[in-house]
Amino acid sequence: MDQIDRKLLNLLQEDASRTNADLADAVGLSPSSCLRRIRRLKSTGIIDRIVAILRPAKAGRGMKALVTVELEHHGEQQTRRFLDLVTKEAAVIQAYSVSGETDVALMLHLKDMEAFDALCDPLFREGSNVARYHTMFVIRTAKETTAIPM
Amino acid sequence: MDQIDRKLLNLLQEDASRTNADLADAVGLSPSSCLRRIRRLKSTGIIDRIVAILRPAKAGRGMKALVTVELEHHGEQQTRRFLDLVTKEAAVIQAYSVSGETDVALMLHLKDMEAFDALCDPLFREGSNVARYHTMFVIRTAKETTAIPM
DNA sequence: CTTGAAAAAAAGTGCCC
DNA sequence: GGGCACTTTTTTTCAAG
Repeated sequence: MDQIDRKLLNLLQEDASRTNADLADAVGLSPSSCLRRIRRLKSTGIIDRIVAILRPAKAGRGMKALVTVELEHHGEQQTRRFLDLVTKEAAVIQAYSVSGETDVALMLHLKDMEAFDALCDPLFREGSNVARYHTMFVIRTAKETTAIPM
Repeated sequence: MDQIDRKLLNLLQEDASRTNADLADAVGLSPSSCLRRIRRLKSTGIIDRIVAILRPAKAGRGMKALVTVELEHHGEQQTRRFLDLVTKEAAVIQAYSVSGETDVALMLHLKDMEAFDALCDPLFREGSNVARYHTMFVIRTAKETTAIPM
């Protein structure tokens, strides 16, 4: 993991559709060496995957909400059950168990308020172990990156 | 935007390194038709970009924190100034202005607690317009996807 | 153990139907 | 949407530092 590897990771996190020849040129390496490095970065697992990122607005998910959840029963078993429940929902993009008063934090990508309403029923209804939940609707997205600068 | 386009988008959101021939086969189309569709999806803008996703733990960012911020002055101008400030920080992966008591919500990807400490100074110090902030450290990541199922 | 050049294989591209 | 010839890119091979 040297300077060149880090530069490759930065470039690939910006745009993974660049050709190997381009990347090689950008870091000043021959295509074959460059390819070997990228393969190694993939096999090492530091590169997890190559994916297409959609524009939420154009994919019919223009609405985002951040939900913090306080559970009724905080046990390991019961926290896991709730996480399993939320994880299955397509609208749940991120789900974390967190420290503090809040037990679980969720990021939701939704079509509209109706979709939010429909999602609340299965997740937060009686019997799903939720004591309280608090919703913050996203007004403006100032930054939303997948890149970790190296 | 028909059933085939949606399937292509789902496949590409899972793994964008698949070859066009593979994708064509998966949706039951000829490679040339398939390529035409993918080009259209890119030019339409529904596919925003193709990126490499790193494993945070292996990239030296094993720690995550969700921070909610209440500003002192809630004006448009002053909110924007704070967002501009946080947006510049590499550790800030997501930054939103949100509804409710909280004005801004941040997702941080950090190396360790020391990095968190170092980040708090520039962001939340006197004069940066922050009245209160509340940090939730991520204990477990139950789900963290970039995919919007179509 | 890593690099670079060139050949071979595979994939992407554009034009035609 | 499909088929085919053409171009580009990726991948392997192999010799050299």
